[in-house]
Amino acid sequence: MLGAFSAVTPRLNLSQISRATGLPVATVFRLAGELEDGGFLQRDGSNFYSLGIKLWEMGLLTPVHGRLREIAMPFLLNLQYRTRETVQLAVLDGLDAVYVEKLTSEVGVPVQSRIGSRIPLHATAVGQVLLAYSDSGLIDQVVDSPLTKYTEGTITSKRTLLRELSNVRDRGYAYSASEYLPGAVAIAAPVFVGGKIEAACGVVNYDNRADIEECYSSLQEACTGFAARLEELKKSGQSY
Amino acid sequence: MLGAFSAVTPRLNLSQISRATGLPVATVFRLAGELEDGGFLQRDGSNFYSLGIKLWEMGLLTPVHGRLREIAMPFLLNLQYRTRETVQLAVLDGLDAVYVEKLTSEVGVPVQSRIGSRIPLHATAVGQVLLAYSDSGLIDQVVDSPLTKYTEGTITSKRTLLRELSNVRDRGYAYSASEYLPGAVAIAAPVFVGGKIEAACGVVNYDNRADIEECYSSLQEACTGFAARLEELKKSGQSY
DNA sequence: ACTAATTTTTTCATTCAGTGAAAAACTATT
DNA sequence: AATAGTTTTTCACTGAATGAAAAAATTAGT
Repeated sequence: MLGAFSAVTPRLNLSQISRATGLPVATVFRLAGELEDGGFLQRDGSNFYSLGIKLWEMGLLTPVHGRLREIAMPFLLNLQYRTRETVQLAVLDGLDAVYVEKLTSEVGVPVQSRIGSRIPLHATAVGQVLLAYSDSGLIDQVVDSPLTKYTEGTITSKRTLLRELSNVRDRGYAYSASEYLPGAVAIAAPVFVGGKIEAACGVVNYDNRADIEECYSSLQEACTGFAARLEELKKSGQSY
Repeated sequence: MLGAFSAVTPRLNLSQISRATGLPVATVFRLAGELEDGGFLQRDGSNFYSLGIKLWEMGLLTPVHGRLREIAMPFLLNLQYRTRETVQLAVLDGLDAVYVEKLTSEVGVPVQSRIGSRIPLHATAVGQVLLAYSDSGLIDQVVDSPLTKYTEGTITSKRTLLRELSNVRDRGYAYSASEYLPGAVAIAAPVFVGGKIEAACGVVNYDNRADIEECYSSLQEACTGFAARLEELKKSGQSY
């Protein structure tokens, strides 16, 4: 039932939930009441339900938030401060990259990709970084899967992608221009903990600012700072 | 079972969950498996469970995130950029203020209060703002409840608190010095939507920087900008 | 103002899905 | 090698969840 709620349908009434889930209204009614009592759903003035504050609170206890985003935040903030570009943090989950945090100081730019969205590994700077330093098993799986073409610049051939991943490893960072969104130019670098890649950090500009690579030193600094902090907390057992 | 996880115990194994909940291990085992399949729990290498990524994703669909924090973010970021102090966003929930967002650029300062924490209405700048502009019913309820004394500066008398709330309304913002945490000096201002207070925005310094009030114009700007954006989205029906 | 359509709420007999005791299979620890 | 603390598997039993049906309330249409 909670699964009926999504980014496009964040508010639903009983019959909508019933239709979405296929459950009889009577059942939905009873369950919705129970979930509301538990704080998993909340009902506004006009009999519409949204996901409740309890879910938000639980989400904050998740490793992806408590262990990553929370620790990363000061570094991301300083990176944003220095570059004034959009800054992003992503992790690998399954065969996708997932945005854990995204900081933009521009108001109301049509949100291309919000926190929690899943983005392809082959067509974004953060994705390529995450992939480049992953197990060869995963790399094989991705390069052999159909590589969706999002723009003219998207890499869709296995050979080219493998070469690009190798470039990334040589350079130490990924550079991507309009491979996913036209006009989006980005660089991204890896965050290593215990020799394994844990996350990727990126800087994006949406106005074809080709000199985005000038942000590299700041990005680099953010990544190593963040990685060092993670190592530190890992050793001290503070972090989980 | 999900309730067994908390900020202090974000990782638990089967028997710990069993002990925490009082459920027999066999039951916990089965349920944990189901929850893991649904993405509500995740198991790391050594049979420890944490809350799963699905909960995080659902938390992001919650109004407190999607409707407030997401829209507020650029304004908070600019405020942080200008002041370089800790910036915070809080809402009223029940008889507490809850931090929805908190931005610090300092690395590793012992986290006094993280996102999601509940803080008293009478002893913090954001709390006082939220309270000052609430229904008189709520104000009565709070001023008549026992006012916990956190520091030497905490307001604990009904009379003083009512006077302070009136000051807040006159000034248009709250000023609080070491009322909750010694050394923490803060100002906070309201965010109004449709004439009703929706959130409070604050700037805090933890080193007794008495001139925090100089941040007021920036804070004011952030609040009105945020409020205007909320109104705008409300009218266009974009926001929920 | 009246009717129709939709949605919310209550009730309750039925049934089947979840429960947890018990025992087995692991995994450390000394 | 013995012990204590875990994680799994199995299964007979039962009570708690289910959803059809009907009533009440709300909304929409003419």
